[in-house]
Amino acid sequence: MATDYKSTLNLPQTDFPMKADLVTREPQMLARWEAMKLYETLQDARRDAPLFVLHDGPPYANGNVHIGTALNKILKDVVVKAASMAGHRAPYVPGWDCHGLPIELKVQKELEKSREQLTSAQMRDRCRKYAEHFVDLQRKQFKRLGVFGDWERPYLTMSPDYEAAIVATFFDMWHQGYIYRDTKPVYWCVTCRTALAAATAEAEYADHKSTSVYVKFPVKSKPGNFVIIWTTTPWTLPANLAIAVHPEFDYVWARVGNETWLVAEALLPVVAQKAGVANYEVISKHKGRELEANNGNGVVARHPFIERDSPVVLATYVTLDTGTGCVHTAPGHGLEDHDTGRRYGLPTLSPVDDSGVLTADAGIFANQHVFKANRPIVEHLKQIGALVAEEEIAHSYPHCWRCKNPIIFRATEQWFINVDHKNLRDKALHEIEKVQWVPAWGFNRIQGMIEERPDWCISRQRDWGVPIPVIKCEACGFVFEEKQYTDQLVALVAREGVDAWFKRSANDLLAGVQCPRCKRPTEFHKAADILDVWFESGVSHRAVLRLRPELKYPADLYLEGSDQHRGWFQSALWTALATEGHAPFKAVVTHGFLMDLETKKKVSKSYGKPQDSDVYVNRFGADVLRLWTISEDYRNDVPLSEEIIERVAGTYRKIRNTFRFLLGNLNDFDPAKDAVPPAKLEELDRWALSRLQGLIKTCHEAYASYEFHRVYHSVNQFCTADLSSFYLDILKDRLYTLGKFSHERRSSQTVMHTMAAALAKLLAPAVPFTADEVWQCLRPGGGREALDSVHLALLPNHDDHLFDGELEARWERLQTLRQVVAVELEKARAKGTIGKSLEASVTLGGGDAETKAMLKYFEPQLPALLIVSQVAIELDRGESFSVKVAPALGQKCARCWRWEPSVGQHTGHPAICSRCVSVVETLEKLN
RNA sequence: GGGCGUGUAGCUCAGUUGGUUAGAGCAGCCGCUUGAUAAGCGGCAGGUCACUGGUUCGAGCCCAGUCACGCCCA
Repeated sequence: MATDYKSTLNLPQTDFPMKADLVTREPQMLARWEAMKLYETLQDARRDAPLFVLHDGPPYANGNVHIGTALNKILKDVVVKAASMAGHRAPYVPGWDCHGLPIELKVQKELEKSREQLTSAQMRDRCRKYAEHFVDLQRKQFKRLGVFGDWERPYLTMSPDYEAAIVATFFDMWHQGYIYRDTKPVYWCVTCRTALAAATAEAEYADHKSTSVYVKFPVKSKPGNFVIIWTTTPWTLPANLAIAVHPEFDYVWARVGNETWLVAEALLPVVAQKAGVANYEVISKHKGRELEANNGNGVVARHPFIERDSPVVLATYVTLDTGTGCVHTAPGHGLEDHDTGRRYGLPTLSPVDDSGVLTADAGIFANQHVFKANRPIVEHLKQIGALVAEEEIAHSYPHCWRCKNPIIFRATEQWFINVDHKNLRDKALHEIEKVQWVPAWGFNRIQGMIEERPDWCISRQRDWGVPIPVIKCEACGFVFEEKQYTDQLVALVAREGVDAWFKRSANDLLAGVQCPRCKRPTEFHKAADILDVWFESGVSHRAVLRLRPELKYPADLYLEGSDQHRGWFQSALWTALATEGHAPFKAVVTHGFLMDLETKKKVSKSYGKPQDSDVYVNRFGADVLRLWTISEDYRNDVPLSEEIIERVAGTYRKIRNTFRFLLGNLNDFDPAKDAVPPAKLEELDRWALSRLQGLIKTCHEAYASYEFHRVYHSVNQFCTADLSSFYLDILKDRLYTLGKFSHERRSSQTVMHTMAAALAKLLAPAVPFTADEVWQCLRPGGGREALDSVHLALLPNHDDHLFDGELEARWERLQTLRQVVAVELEKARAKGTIGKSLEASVTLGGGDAETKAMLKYFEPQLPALLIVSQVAIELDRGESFSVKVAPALGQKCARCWRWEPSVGQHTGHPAICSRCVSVVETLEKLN
């Protein structure tokens, strides 16, 4: 029995496992939360608390949850959980974007395989099924990430109430005059036969080889004079209606052989070289503005192969980078060209049909496909002697984001939102000043975009979406715009969804209505286009914030990737400004994009890095993935690599072990009965408590300012530097070897208990599974702490009374001393004088007055604080501080492992020190 | 090509209004421990602060340019 002193120690003991095994344990926690209806319970518990609404931007209901989407969702969840724990009622209604081309194309492909022929209503039905499938799949994956929300009642852009809100918003803006129909060049994919939104990610730029040509346009009634233009799209030449020059640039008439050419002075040598002309002579020089056709002496050219004038016009977008300084202008095939054409009253000629075939207006090139027409056109130019030069150039050219084919500009009838109507743009610019942008440069970014953006093209020529709900009378052309009709349509959509629009005839849609103008029983006609899906998601402020009683308008926060400055933030802003008069968000937080650390490029399939969130969840667990998310400063791009996540997993283990140690040593501690009041705490414990206040403060600020990486780093720092290597290391001796009920031990346990509870709460928004697992083991006793989940708790508050700067400063000096001593101990270890530090006796001497005072102050505690067996202090050793390390005196106590002269002096317990003897004797008396 | 950003040790982050030898944790290397043990402790070694040039007595911080990367647009 004399040797079994180990059983007399208070060693840590806990059911909290060291190995997290998150992949199997997290689903169990999810089941527990589900069973206790945690989200609902939390909402109910905060029902009278101030409301905080983060409004979810809907991900697209297609495919698995991408790791980038997981990043976004986790950030949102951290915000929501932190808000809730800061005392808010923070409901989270997740949503999905369900309509749109990607789903329609996927379904179409499936149909092609099975060779099915479906009506558009049947087609829409398939699309709906498809979207529903992925909503279910993604919902599971999002829940698995530990994201709290109203998952059973998410918002879907394809649900009738949402669709009704879309239609209602359209009508609202239509009535106010924001919406117009016009012929305008838009990006057009000839393969998908649809317009693409320029303001969204529907056009991708990629390198493309084009035939560029220099073409002579004869000057009207001046034989031998030519204006030289340059273009990379010869197929648009049939649509040429003008030639643009810059008003401020210098242009010259140059004699080339027996001809006279007009080009920009700066580009003449280049043009001559391309044309293979060695000799030329400048005849006269003019400012661009002097050449303008409607100016008395202006220049009017003739189209080289169509009987038509091509006047010289002015435009400031003309550059001298390439070409001739004389820009081929086809208002039907370019946005800038269209603007110019409009200024000069030119028509919008666009002789190209839906599938990219040139029409009769293209003259002899009719019936040719645009991408195949280049060659014949160039050949024709050559034949008629209009071709100056030809060359292949590689340049960046827009491609369809979906089918990857090159796209064209084509003028079509489209619906637009006039962003300048009723000073909407100015209002937008004013409104964004009132919004809090995080990071702050988000303001500059969106401001620039709002200033520059053209009118918003909101129509698409597709099936899977919400129709542009406009009906007119076939007979007399009357358009049913009045509120009585549109209200009827909105009510219908609210009842049946927009499927009604596709399934019913126009007359049926306006059941019981007669054309008020012609008053004849006649056929009505419904518009064929559908709305841009950005319009749909944009109006979520109306469909969700306004419709859901638990939410509010405007939202406190929108949080998305920085691409949404042009996407959702704007589509929400424009529609909200037009219908509500102000922005739908008070603050906007943006995050960067995932980057592949190895390649320094964005994460993409081609580099073989896994894309699916589930891959990471099933390998590391959601909490590690979440911890990684908050470890990064997401305001910049976020690097992703094996190493990075492994590092974070290491931090996770450190934090977890810290919890395990705390819990293990709290095994016999009941805070209700055993807690030591603050005033009676040991100084070391007061220090730890004071440090905790600093951590609490930092975390509060970090959560409030959305700087989650500061939570990660400060908690990590605290666990490693303050706790693990200092506080807890020193504590081991007193926790293990002193009497169970000793004041010192209870004092430390009191602080450790506070510490564990505080850390669990501080970390709950970040690692919800682990924090709650700790919470269950901690069983914080009594009162409001007796909550079933840490997520029902509030964040700990920084307590000024527990913070003691003076004390911290004093202990910082001690820590410096500790480092100096550690270096000397290491030297002794290297020499073989000692092994562990308890085998050492340390002599400290000399130093400045401050050091001496510090030594004197800490003297009685120094062996414990330095974790050595003896410390001798020799203050009279002069100004220079010295540390000497020698083998400890006495013998090693078999129980507490300190070296003590008292070991061997007690007859009953010859193997242990006097301090341990008294503890053991007390135990013996109890037994 | 344009707009908005980013670039500090192998990794993630700190670096106060420009002011001494640029900090931390992790990883690395070398030890100790075996009573937090697929743990714990200590020590050591890592940086031309992307590059170039300015302003200044002094620049990681200010200015200009270059390069790389990202988002958005052409």
